[in-house]
Amino acid sequence: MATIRDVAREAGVGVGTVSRVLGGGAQVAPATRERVEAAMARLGYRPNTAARALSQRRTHTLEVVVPLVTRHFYVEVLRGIEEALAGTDYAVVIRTIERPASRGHAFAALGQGGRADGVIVVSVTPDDDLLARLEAAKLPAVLVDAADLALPSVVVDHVGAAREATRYLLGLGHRRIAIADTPDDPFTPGVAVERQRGYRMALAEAGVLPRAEYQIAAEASPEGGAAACEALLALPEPPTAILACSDTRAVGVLQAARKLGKRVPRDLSIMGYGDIEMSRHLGLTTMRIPVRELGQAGVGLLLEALAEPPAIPPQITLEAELIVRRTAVEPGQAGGKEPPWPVVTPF
Amino acid sequence: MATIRDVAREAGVGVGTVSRVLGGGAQVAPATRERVEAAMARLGYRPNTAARALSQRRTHTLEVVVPLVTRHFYVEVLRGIEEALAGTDYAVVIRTIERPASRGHAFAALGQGGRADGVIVVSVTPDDDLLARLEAAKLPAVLVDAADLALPSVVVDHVGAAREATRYLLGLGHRRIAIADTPDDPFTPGVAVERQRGYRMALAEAGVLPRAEYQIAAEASPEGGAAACEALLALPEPPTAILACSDTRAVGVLQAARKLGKRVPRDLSIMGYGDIEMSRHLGLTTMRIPVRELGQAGVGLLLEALAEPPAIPPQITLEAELIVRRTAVEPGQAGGKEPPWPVVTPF
DNA sequence: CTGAAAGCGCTTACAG
DNA sequence: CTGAAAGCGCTTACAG
Repeated sequence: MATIRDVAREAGVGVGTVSRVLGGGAQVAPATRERVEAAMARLGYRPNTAARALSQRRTHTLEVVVPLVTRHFYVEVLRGIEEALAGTDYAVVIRTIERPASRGHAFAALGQGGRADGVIVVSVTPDDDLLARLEAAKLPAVLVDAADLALPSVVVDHVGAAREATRYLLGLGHRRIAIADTPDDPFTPGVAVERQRGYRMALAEAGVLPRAEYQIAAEASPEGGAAACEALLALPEPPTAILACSDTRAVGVLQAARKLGKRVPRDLSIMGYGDIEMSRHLGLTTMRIPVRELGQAGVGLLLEALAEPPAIPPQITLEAELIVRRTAVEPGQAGGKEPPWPVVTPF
Repeated sequence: MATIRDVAREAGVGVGTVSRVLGGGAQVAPATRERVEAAMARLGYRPNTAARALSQRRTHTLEVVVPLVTRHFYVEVLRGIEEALAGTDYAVVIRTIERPASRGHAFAALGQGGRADGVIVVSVTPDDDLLARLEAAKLPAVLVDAADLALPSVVVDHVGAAREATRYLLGLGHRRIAIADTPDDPFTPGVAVERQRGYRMALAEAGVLPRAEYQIAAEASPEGGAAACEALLALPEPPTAILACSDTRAVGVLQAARKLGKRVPRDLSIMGYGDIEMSRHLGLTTMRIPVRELGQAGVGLLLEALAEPPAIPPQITLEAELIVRRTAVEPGQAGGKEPPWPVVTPF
């Protein structure tokens, strides 16, 4: 590999000059610049990243910390991050943390040895210890899908999303609306709570009393959704609509409803949450959560912080969008219409 | 940030000694080692990655080059790579190349400035120029989902996969079997050709003559699958089974069949290819392609090459697996049985 | 506008 | 087993 000295010799200049044309900004005589560039081309010269990082104290690398959980959600966030970084000269290194328990351990290594210029933490609400460490390391950081006033943060408005979903169901005429969600999410404990608040707000606005038995725990899988659906339909007064708090759960709800002989949406309306790709094909009515946008916005905030540390860390909230498809209609007893095609029930 | 000099001073030793305890292997007196480790802990010392890379000429970073196409396939390969790297001290930087046209450009930067110790190239068959460049840069490289005898490579046996799928349909009693595939894949042009070869081999083994009109081009999307299905069913002698060469296409085939009033699988058997997550929920009979395993095997080969450059580059072939679900049965006219649950048709 | 030199924070023969 | 020194390949004041 050719080094900067080889280029300098080849071009008949000092290494400092080569470095200056490399940097771009500095003042170099046009003729000199051309000679140097020609020499670089001739030698196939590539600046050494490590040497550069060492003397610049900048790695041109961003670190993103994500839970290992290989869920669609994190993949989408990463996509958003990559998209936003496409135009820049930043590389990204991804660090996954296994379980919440190992957080302390994982974060001990954050920005380890100046491996990164900044860090994007996904779906982890930092504790005081982590905040102190980031501060001490002077490592610019942003939070994605989690928030703290001390750090630039970008979140989704889950209260608003669940509220809008519930409102939509209410608007259709449903009064017996159930919600199936995680009782507690290990990474972002607040989210399920927020959704349930949105759900209750919408009910309250419509003057509908919330029922404890309609708020049911469901694991984040088709199986979890199916179990919740079965329990719900076994109730003396089963709901006429179920808001599954992930599209994955909604698939299970659809399955279980089918097995129990229910016609969707005529006998039971179902809404998902997230709008994953499959949902379009299934005709699932759902809330689109701007996940990719989370990643993009996170990069935006980090780049800004890198350029100039903000006096007060900006807090961004992204709104969800209602996607009307075919799994939710007026309740059957209120004269529900069949959609043009029978709704599909996976099994 | 504390440096190695701070640690040396704190421990009352030379920096060389600190470096030796850092390295692990070297001979250091136990007492000295303890003093140094205590000093490191007290100072919260983290070795600087860039400095280390510069003097060691090793970055502890692997580069993976993937097409930008944000398909499920690449995400899965990346997962496999990350899984395989979990136990090691390697970080990975991901570089995406946009279009085949920009390959030259993208590869010009390969292993740029020693940013990586080795590279995993996904779904790109290298041309002579790239091979020469890798050789010149002495950059260990492996190919994943592409092969070249000059480089360690890992591929999926697509001939065998399509052959097994076709055999399965033949075994069920089908004789009019169509295949819907990409005419040409911009990244790995060979794959579709291989599948078609496997398809024809199976037909030949069964003494069934291949028909040109049953080999149809279909874009890699539900829409592409739907169009192909419509064209196929409009034939004077429509097929009784369709092998869609991706599960995504199979979804479209399912849709179109439904729209045309066909009952699946009674009137038409459908097989997918890939086994994406949705397929389980749809009950789609398909071939499971070991995509994650591609990534894992690629890492294995690269790590081996890093440890000791192989005399002859190993070539690994991964086999697909038949996943029997509910969309393929005996042809209707041969007394096809309904599955316990009607097959689901997304729309 | 440009060269010479110091320095970034490590590692690694070389002595001892 | 350990210290002092050179060197990895850049960047960046400092002079000129």
